[in-house]
Amino acid sequence: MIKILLVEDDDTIAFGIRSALKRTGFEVMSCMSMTEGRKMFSEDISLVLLDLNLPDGSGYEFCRWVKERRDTPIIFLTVLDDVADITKGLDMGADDYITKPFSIPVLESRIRAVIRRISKTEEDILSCSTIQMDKKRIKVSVCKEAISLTSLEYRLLLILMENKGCILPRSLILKKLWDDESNFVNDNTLTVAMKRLREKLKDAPCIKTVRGIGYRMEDI
Amino acid sequence: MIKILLVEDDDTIAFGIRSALKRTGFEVMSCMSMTEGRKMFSEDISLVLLDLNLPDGSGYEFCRWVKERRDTPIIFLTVLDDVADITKGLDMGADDYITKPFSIPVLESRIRAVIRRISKTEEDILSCSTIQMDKKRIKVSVCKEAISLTSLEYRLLLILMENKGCILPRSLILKKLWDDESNFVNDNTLTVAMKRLREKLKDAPCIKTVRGIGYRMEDI
DNA sequence: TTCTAGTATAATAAGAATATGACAAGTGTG
DNA sequence: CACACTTGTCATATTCTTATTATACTAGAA
Repeated sequence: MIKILLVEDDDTIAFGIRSALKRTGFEVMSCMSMTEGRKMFSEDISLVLLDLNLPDGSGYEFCRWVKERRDTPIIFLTVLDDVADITKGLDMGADDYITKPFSIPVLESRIRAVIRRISKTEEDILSCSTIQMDKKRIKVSVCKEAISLTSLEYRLLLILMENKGCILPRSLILKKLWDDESNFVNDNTLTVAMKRLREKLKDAPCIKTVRGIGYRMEDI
Repeated sequence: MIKILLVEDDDTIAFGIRSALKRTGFEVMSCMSMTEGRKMFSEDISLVLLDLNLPDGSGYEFCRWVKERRDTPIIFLTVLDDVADITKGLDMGADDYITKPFSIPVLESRIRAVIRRISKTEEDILSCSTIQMDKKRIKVSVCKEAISLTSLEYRLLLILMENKGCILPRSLILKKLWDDESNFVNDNTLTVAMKRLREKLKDAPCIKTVRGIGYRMEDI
């Protein structure tokens, strides 16, 4: 099931999109402000439909916020046909935009196009030696035995597995996990989180420490 | 250099796009029909800009022809604002489309967005004889076998490989690696670091000592 | 050849980076 | 409220990089 997050403050438009997309078979979560959007955003959202004008800030802001965290595709919904605005949005990492008013078939077509682009590279089940991660179900198993991870542990593991083979600098992980524009956590917090994750993974030797840089996940 | 293939039969439009994109720094090959397009298409083309109405067939046909061969991204240029047409193009695998008339900044922005999407998966790899260095993953391999370097060793190798062929004076390397505006290290520290790096590179003879000056990295 | 500055090597030690264990604050649940 | 659970922080232990020291080697000049 493809989950779509709709951030749109116009109730009528939101309702129309929501019902049409649900009929087509998408799962739609919708909200009316950036603040709510931040709360509702999660890893299992496949795509964000984003209004440019939000009551509590510009859609650009939300776009940046999302792209700093994940590479979730974003389609802007905008009444502005302004060249500068469209350019800005796309350069910021948005994947597409649609000018209101638009027809539902066009919207759906665009959504499919964007989804297709990412689904080419994306895999729902990540694995690394004995560790398997089902992104859809948010489930992790070690040696085919399910283990239960906390939210933090899951997100940490996800970052590692999605970048299997790469060294992830501590600073990058810290940013991805804790940079809520306010929260500075102790540098050691990551170390502790990593220790806890490793424990739950039964100290499988996949997560290597790269002293002075960060961590790397690798097969065997 | 990013190569773009433009298939557009309207001379005026083609000229405008060509000159604008060239100014921006793209390499543009252009042609006016599908037949020519097929001849000019090759692997090193990063993106196709494709008019919907071609003298010898519909752009859709060319789109399908391309997608059957490679996954080169395609952006449609179209005067039609027709819902059905847009939908058809995107569902056929096109990556984006722009409705004429469009402004050059918008076009460039779209191009960049599409390019960015594919270049994400591309890697920048430095290599010198059997040594390969993946800057993105912070990974080094010798004879296709991964080796693990410490932070210092990695930075040292990076300096050498980024200046392959040049003699790097000891003083310069010292400065680059240790000049924290405070820290002066023993001159021999570099020598020792170099020895350890060479060891890990299995004493591949790429790093030459230039007595009295410094070191040079070179192929074979 | 001999001498010497420049470089290599080996071994050691200092200290930074990371791991660990324990505790506390916060949250949600019955 | 008691309880379980998550997560951040502190204090301490451990590990590993890397700077240094001491010594050996080497190329090139005299």
